Amino acid sequence: MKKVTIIEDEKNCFLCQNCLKEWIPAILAHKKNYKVKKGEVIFREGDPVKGIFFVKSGIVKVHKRWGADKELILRFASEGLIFGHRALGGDGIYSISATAVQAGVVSYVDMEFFDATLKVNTNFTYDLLMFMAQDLRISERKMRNLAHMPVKGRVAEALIILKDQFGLTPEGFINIELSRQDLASFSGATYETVFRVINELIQDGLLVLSGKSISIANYNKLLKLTEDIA
Amino acid sequence: MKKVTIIEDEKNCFLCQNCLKEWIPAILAHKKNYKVKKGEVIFREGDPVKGIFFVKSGIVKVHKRWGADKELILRFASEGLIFGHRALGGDGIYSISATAVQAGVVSYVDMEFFDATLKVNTNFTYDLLMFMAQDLRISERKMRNLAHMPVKGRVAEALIILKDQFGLTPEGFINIELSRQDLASFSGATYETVFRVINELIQDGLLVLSGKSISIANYNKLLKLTEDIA
DNA sequence: CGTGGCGTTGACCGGGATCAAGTAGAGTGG
DNA sequence: CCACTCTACTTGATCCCGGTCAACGCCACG
Repeated sequence: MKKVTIIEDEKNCFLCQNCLKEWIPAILAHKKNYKVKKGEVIFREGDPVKGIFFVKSGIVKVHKRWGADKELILRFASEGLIFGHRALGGDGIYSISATAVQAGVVSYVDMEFFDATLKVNTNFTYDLLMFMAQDLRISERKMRNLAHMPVKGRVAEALIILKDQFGLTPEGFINIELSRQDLASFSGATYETVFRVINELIQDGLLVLSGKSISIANYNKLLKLTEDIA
Repeated sequence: MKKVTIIEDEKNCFLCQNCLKEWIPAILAHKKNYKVKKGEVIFREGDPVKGIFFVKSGIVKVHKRWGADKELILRFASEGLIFGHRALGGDGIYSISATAVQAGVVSYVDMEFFDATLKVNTNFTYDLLMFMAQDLRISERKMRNLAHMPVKGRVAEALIILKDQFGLTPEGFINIELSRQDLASFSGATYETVFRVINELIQDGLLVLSGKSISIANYNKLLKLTEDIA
């Protein structure tokens, strides 16, 4: 587990970034870093809540299961982002799971300390509130999409979200390695359907593939698929 | 517009309830009350954000449109609850609509004042944070349901939520008057489908109707429909 | 060389949306 | 008091999107 400097943390971590300068040393003293392997489960739905996490590096998917073999990916937490914060004020049980989709390091502070921080450090609480309001808007949009938007639009929107969050490689591909299964779970559809839809999008010239990597060839047309012009 | 006493507000209003005693007079001085008629639109998706609302009496639905004639009801705000708070830290445009489904009175504070309150009154900010974490958990459960749960389960869950939120009349019926259309939008399904599903549930002895009023005859079986036992 | 995971594709089918039409009340005007 | 309209409820017929199942190819890895 590599040692990190305060400066590095300030840059990367949602907690430090939004926190008063004077508090950062105290937080760093409490934060623990864990290395996570690709596919490693960080916590699971139903587990007792221990604390709050931040992504230092790598990518973490936040997901919710249905039955034995179905899941919905709610969001991806990338560098600097908080996750596990939905546990705040809950019943002490995680309502979602978190799994690394790309190896990295996650930071962790125990719930007690985090809660104390919230109560004292009002700046941070305020910023977290804004962040969660944003989360809520995204969730609600996604809810509506799941209820009314056809799969093609949902896949299009998923790709746009991924592009916005992870950016592009120098070659113009969406800068995340994601299994088709995960893309399907993120779109709220099945593996096979997403596969077919992606093929359609390629036929229509909106996407280009290179191996597993996806490139958006026609952003505007893709965006149009996510609209509700009836 | 009837005059309200401080005491009444303290009891009913999310803002006052979670606020420091010393702040309540200042808040009351800023709060405006509006009478709303059944079906009256309080604000609409796309409108510029003016402020934050609280339900003093009546019931307000928070909903999101799709195309010309489809919507998804995200939640109902009943007495004491806040709504419009998703606008916090956003782009200044409401991402959802709010409409009264039962006549009543809503309180309103302008965004500037509300924001100032948040920054100063840390207790309230903390409580609101907890409230929004709860909102988020509910949203995410609903997202998963829309993605994976069949309509029958969604209707069952919708009815359970309504029962929990609004309670029962002395006769044992869910204490809210809701059009089938609204129930459908809340379940994320069409009018006709919800109608058929309710009939099935009556056939199976899980529900009893009396006019438009719905009574849950077998709570445990209804609850079982919302589970994911594969 | 088998074996297991993932990608790929076709065939099938069923839940639920859509369309269409009929009924029942609740107001409204003559 | 009756006809008329309008909206909400009710129900059947049809259709199609997308989920399910099954099979095969491919490649990595033990």
